Amino acid sequence: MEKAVEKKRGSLPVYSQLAMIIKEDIATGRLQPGIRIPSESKLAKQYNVSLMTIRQAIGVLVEEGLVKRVHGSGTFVRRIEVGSTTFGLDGLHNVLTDTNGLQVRVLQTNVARAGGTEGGILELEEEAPVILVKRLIIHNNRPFCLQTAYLPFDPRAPVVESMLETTGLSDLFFSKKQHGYKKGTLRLLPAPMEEQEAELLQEEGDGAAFKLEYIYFDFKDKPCAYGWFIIPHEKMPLVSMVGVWNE
Amino acid sequence: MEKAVEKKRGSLPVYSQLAMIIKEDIATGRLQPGIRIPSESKLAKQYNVSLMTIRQAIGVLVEEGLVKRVHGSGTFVRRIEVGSTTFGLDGLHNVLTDTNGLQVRVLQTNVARAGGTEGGILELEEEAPVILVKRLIIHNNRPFCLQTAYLPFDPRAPVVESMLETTGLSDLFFSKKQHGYKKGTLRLLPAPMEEQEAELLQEEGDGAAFKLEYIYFDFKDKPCAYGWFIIPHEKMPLVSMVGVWNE
DNA sequence: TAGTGGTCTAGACCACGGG
DNA sequence: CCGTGGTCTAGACCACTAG
Repeated sequence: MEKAVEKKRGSLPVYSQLAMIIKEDIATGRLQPGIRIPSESKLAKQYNVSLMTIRQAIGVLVEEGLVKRVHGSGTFVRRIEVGSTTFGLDGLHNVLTDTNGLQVRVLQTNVARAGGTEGGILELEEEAPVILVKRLIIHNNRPFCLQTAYLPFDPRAPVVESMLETTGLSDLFFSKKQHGYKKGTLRLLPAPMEEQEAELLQEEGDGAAFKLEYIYFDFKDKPCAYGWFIIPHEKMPLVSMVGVWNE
Repeated sequence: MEKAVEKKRGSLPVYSQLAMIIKEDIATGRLQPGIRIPSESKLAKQYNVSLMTIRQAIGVLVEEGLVKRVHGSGTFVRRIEVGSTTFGLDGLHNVLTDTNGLQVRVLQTNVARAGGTEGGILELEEEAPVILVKRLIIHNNRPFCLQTAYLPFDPRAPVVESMLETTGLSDLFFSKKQHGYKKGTLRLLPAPMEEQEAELLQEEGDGAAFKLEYIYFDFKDKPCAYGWFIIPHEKMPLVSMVGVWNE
């Protein structure tokens, strides 16, 4: 064996080729889960490349979850396990950033007195005014998801109108003028859809949906946006592929 | 400003310090979302470090989702968006690898004729025999989740018994002797708990749960494990923090 | 064409793990 | 102690983007 790497211009980067070679060794079982792969210095000599290059190659495999580096001990082929998986919200991201196919219909908007839940999260005093907005997000002329949003009401900054009027926007929390947020927390929950919600979303499925809850903070660490999305799961498949695919 | 980095032994790595410095600039708004941060070569000169070191520092920020590199153009501070988030199954992983607190109670096991669903997924012929196992996974003496598993039945390899007897195991699909899998797909779904399930799990909540469906493939790309976990969402909080936390 | 990030080298020393 | 991965340097050239 001992395949060689090409260093021609136009070919894939060397580190990338090396990553594929090692990946192939894992896929075929030449390198089995749990065992230690050759050390970086050995691999560097073997393939006649620099150490940094081999490190970068192995870095690719680490990111893909195929191997695990252990300082002072070695690099090991990982066993595939259920728990070591991540799910990304790519589907949601694609929809929310697709300015062409996106429409927003405001279902409800008003200034209310903060209840216990939203008041607590937004760190408001009791009975403080909050803006409540409910919107239906439509993608390619089909209902996609529902949003409920709470914002502290600041009479000096009437963001209400821009919220109301927007029918297509890149950021679904505030208006486009906002700088953004410093940080936030997101929570994913299973949530049975209520009748009214299912109707709005024109859902006929099993009524199971995801609830994506968010709290966002401004640059002064003040919570300034709280709310959630209700998304039928068919609209946002959460799939993750692990191990070696299409070597 | 222009903080200096320490290169003493025992202090944090330089790249790590640099990452924190830049992160701080983002947190305070000195570097605002959307704008370009100074080029790598400029930063290298500014902080009197090597280019590779600055690259590593920025690499940290890229992994954390704070900045985005654009080849030939620059590195930009990212705006926080709902869609660009990932959720990890750390909670589940911790439980399933906690050999001390883990118990498994087999609820049902038998060899059956493959139905349409599992037969199709496992690529079996009609009416081919499959092993069906239902188990209750218990953690720290409390019911944690339910597993349903389908395996192709191979009379030459009687894995049934090892499956049956295991009361604590690192890999919840097969016995410990197995090498592992080459690849797999996982799907996360919202699923209302059925009455019987809620009872087994001693759940009194809203009855909303996650369903984690898996299909695993051996090194010959044959599907060899299909099944799912039913996990009450309180047992597996899916939370993600984005942006700059605890600078 | 100038400036950016992307790849790569051939060294060096440090920090950790296990025998 | 030795071998491992982790950090770091001071260069080099390539590939891409934008003015």
